[in-house]
Amino acid sequence: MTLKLSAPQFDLAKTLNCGQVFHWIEANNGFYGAIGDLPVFVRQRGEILMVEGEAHPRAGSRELAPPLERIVSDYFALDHPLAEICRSFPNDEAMSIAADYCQGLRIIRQPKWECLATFICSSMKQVAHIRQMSHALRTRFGERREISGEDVSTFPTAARLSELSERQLRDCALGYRAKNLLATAKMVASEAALDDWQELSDENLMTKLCALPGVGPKVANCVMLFAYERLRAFPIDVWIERVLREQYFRGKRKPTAAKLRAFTAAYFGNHGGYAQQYLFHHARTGSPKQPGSGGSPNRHRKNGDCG
DNA sequence: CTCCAGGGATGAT
DNA sequence: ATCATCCATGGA
Repeated sequence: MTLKLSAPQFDLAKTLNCGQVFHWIEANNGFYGAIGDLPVFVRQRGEILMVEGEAHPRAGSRELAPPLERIVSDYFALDHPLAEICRSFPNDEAMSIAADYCQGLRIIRQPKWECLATFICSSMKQVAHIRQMSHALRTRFGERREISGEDVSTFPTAARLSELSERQLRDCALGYRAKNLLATAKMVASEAALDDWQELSDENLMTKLCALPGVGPKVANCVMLFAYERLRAFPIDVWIERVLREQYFRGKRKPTAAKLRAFTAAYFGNHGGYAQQYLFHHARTGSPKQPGSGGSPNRHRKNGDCG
């Protein structure tokens, strides 16, 4: 069946290509992927999202499945008030340019385990490579589903990964991350435990996450932002650190990690995670000069704000 | 505080 | 075909 969903102030391609999620495959003018266990094919036509997918309860499940519409709009966070979020950003030039460039980019609500596992894999890796690791884990150890004639795979559960050998994970090109992912899968064991952390304060959640092997402040902040909807979380990687140094610490000597944390928490406020993602996405793909690979030079910028 | 292992894609030579 | 670059975590 095809669901048509109204999705104003939403840019599907930016949202799926900005480095917050790594398994969606772009083809046939849309994206194939899975929202948790549910395989879907999503296309955007103007302000309409067209979704192929069937939110049937799985065999053996007795629970009533939420309607497809709710699953999709929850996942893509279509309820986030983007205009209001943008208005809460600090008023400086770098931020304004980034916000303008990233109109319609939303921080999505990812399933907790797959988000955590994927970001453990992300350490020291570039987007292209993270996609390959995610794909290998899914096709080898997840469950294969079909949507619109294409195969997509779900992300393997923590229980499933915990029974594998480090060797099997290394064969997915995880390198030293295999050990960390395996250890974390064993510690997490049941994914319900991750759901229980939803109620924790930001600080306590950060502590819990950082106790897992392969999770430091950067990965923990990504998981808090992309899976726990902590919109203040501000992950600092080399890209965003470069932006901060150039825009906000110009001419000063290299700020310490603690200084950067204190500054970002105070300066970017309640939606710092959105601000971070916009600055990050603009730095990676919108800026004319950049190191290494990362993105294509693209100077296009339209006027107008997020509203 | 500093130094460095780690692995594979990607761009440069 | 080789070489340099990208990079978070954790341990010395």
